[in-house]
Amino acid sequence: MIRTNLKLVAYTENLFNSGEYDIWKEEFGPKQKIIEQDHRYNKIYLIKSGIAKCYISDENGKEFIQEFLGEGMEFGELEFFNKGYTICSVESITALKVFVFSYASFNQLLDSDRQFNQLIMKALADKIRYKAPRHSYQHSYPIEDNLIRLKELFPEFTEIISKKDIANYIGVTPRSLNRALKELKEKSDQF
Amino acid sequence: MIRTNLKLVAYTENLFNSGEYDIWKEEFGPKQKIIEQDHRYNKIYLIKSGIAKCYISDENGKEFIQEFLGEGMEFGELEFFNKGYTICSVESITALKVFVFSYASFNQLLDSDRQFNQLIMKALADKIRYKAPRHSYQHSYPIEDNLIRLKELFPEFTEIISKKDIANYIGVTPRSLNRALKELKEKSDQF
DNA sequence: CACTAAAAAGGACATTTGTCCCACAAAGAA
DNA sequence: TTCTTTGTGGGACAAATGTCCTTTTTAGTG
Repeated sequence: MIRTNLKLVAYTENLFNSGEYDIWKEEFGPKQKIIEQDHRYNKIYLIKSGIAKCYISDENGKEFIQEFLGEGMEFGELEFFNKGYTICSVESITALKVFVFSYASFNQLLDSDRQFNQLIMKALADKIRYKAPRHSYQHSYPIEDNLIRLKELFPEFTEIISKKDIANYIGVTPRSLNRALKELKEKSDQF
Repeated sequence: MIRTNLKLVAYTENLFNSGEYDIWKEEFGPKQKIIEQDHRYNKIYLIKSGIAKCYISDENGKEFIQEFLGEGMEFGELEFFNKGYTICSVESITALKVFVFSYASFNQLLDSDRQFNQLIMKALADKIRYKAPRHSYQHSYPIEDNLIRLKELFPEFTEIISKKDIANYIGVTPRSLNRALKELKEKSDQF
């Protein structure tokens, strides 16, 4: 549920420490909007510690959470490749420490550091691999099954992430989420 | 709805014609399964002409279509990057002509041909960018709105793709799709 | 042509989920 | 403390979608 990429963050740490590249650190408090949908930026972020949410919001203000981003997850990189506007907003949930690459340094690294290039390529592929079955499952099964699945994957999710965010992640209303949670509880209380 | 990548197919055509790489052509009839979920392969496909569907099926036989693949779309590449099993099956809809890369040649190209590397990177990023808003929209809006949207994007979709596939793409049952189509028709007949 | 199989359309009913409320508790601000 | 505000929980009903089944249409085959 909260995605991570430990290899990438370790590698970035080394790049940063080498001092050879235009990479720096930034920090954010909780609930700060870091990038906003439909805008242009010229830097790429990589989470060093903390949790953020990446979401799309529509005209009616509905939010749909794409991913919860943990250590080692990058954002802003898609816009680098496509030279377009952001499709998601990213907002910190907890306090956040990030590495930031300028477009120039990111490009330079992709060109000259084959290992970095491979890590980024794999990170992109992972994002695709992860999204596919998740959306498929969410469409095909009732909310309850999705919750059971979440709980197995990430038992403490209710403590860290708000109900509203969980609902937006699963793609249902908070009301429906509540109903499903109650059902689950009643079922487990029988034993 | 049917995704394409004309630059990539043109570039691959050139690579193939150069004869310097381990790239060859294959052909398939309609409705042939080309790769199967949860298997390993050691080649990467790129569509030269025709249309295929990429879908996930679950234990209960439900299919969820991820993408309709047209000219220039590749598949089998995610497994190359992650060294894992396929998460989707791919099946031709029309007759299909494809280029096939051996893993060795694909790897060699990524390493030595910066332009190829960039094209693949961009193709991965495009897949992510495309998926995100689509699933978001499908979750947030009723079937009818989704159909209107599809029709604007791709007016002739009902002629090429079967109702069942369209339903599996939107993530609903054929029955619900029919209902929505009928509603739409009645509404447009009023004018 | 007649026959079969597959795709499409839709009726009737059950279930799930959403909408619109209101109530209550927890956290922060005055 | 008291007063907001925000998150949470849930009742009652409406709407959307699924399930199961039957009928019709279409496409293909001997």
